[in-house]
Amino acid sequence: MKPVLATVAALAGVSAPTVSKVINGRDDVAEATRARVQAALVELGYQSPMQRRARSAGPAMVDLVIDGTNTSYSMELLTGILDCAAAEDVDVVVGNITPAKLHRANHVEWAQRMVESGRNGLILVTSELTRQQLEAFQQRNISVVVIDPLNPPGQGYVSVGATNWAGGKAAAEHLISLGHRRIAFLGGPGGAECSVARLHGYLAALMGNGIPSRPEYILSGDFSQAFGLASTRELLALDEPPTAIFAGCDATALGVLEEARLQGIRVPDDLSLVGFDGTPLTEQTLPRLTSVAQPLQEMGRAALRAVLRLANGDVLDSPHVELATELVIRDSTAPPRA
Amino acid sequence: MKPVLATVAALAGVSAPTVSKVINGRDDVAEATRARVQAALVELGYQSPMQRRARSAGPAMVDLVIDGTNTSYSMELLTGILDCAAAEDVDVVVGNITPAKLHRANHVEWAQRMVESGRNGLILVTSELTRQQLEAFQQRNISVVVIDPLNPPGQGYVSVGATNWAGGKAAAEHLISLGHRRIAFLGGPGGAECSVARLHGYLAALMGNGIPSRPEYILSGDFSQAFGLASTRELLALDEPPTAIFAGCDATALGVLEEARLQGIRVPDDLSLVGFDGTPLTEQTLPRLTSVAQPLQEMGRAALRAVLRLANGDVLDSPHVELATELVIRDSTAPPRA
DNA sequence: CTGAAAGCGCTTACAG
DNA sequence: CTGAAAGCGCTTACAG
Repeated sequence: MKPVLATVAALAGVSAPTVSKVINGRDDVAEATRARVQAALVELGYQSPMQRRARSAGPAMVDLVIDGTNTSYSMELLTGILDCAAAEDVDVVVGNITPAKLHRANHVEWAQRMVESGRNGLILVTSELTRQQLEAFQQRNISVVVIDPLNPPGQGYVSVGATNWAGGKAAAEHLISLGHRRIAFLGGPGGAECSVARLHGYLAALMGNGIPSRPEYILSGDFSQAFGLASTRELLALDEPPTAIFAGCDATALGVLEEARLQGIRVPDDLSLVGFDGTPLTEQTLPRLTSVAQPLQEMGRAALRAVLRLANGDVLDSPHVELATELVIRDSTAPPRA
Repeated sequence: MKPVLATVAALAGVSAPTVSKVINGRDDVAEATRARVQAALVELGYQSPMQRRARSAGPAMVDLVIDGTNTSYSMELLTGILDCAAAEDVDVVVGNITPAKLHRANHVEWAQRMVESGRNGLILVTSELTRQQLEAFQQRNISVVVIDPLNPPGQGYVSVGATNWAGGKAAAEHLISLGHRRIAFLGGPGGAECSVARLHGYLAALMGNGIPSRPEYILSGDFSQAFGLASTRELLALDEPPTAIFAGCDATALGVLEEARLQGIRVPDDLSLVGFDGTPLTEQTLPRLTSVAQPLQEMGRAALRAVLRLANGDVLDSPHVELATELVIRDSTAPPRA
């Protein structure tokens, strides 16, 4: 029934020791033979005793690569993932590989180690993988799901995100409907797909309402509070400062709030502000922050469920899922002063 | 060199199959024999192939049981633990077992599963273990460290905490030195050792300054924001309301702040407030919150390091470590109104 | 309850 | 480069 070394050897037309060598990455195997054995391993779904044990004797294990220091955003995702993990009896493994290590890592070795440790899948948060790196995991039957991928989806991997474009559009339309025409956007890094989508949602709202966009109102940063602070100073020094700011994330919005307070500018009376993420932060600021909420916990749950389904050999409905964002209006937005 | 089944069998004076049965928890072994084998297993530090593999082929694996929804407190601990994990190349496993499941779990089975999955240690956050439960882990060479244990330390397990008594004393002394005499304390559950220590630090400060403690000023809750809100309403309705409140944690302090705002009571002008934990929250409230900071990240790091040292067979300097708390004075405390 | 014997699955050492 | 043979460590089935 279950494939063992001998089964694979028979299918590949070699001896058991040869299969053993391939599995253990020895180099005294001819390339052609190695390829044949690899194919047989994948076809039969061979698992080492370690993996078999891990799958039968214990819960599934999924590795998670997340930047723990990233405040509320990470925390909310993590809460959703752990919530789902507890319900599904799955072990989530963190630590060891950080996003910073990710780029330095040799993905083939890493994937190999995951197999040896009996891991079933991998969840990456805001990371990018090359096609080669992805293949290192796929060839070893390790399913990969990316949350908020930095590069566009559809590169052959499964990803979970939010409707960033729609969220950006909703934020800008809310401000426009209040009467604002001079609206700034504080985005994330230019390479971050989620931030680009928010920017284009914002641009779409402007365009749809016949408002020309101004380059000096569109700034790119790093999703930090410091960026919100610095860019607000910059924006308020313009000859025609904006009457509203749409911050690409709540942390940046916090920086805007701080700089406004320093300059004695009242929010929302003198300046309207919309954040993005909808983290618990939004309820604790004064004024409470109007923000486009991402269903972060749901995204975490969805990612874990997707990984488990992939690991189970199921076919997903779609390789990329976007969960709905929702504009939550609180106290930081008002009509512009006449 | 390394102990295998046969080594253990020889030491225990039995055959290899018998040792195998003991390891696998079969019940067709005489109690006396089982005990002899167990002793030999522990003495030789026997590890299953799974464990040997996990230790040699990959990073150490440590299970972490933490309540992920517990906001900033958990997040800070987690950050410290993951930080240390990345540096030490350790895998931290979360999910699966939640604090709620912990009490329902059969510890012998759980410990067994940990051994089979090659886990080296276990970190528990604010949990309690009975001696029997602890033994289930120790007998299987799984090291256990508890952060902020609910029951008093010294029960044979290793724990990491903060100087809660000193922190409670410092908070109350700060308020007393500002001139306050009517100081309330909003504590955690009566069974929580850390909260009891804070209460007694507070009482020591009162006593040291010749201020009698009043039972109606001392309330017990659940470390929640809701508790801060409700008990502040209660305290302010007294004939002689307190002029200062020492909240047992920052979340509770947030509730105090909220209720004060609802009643139009200004902090710190009309009411002084000190929190406990020193989470990032304290910088985001208005006014910023004076709080006794716990070195939560350091505590997380210390716990992981202790687990690794135990797993490595090292002897610790002390079974319980308390890291220093520090009173951080911000804007929520002032002299009482004359 | 215990252990000699057989077996399982993988790996190693080495002859060709 | 490949595989027959021997070996390793653990487990199972069963006789006593």
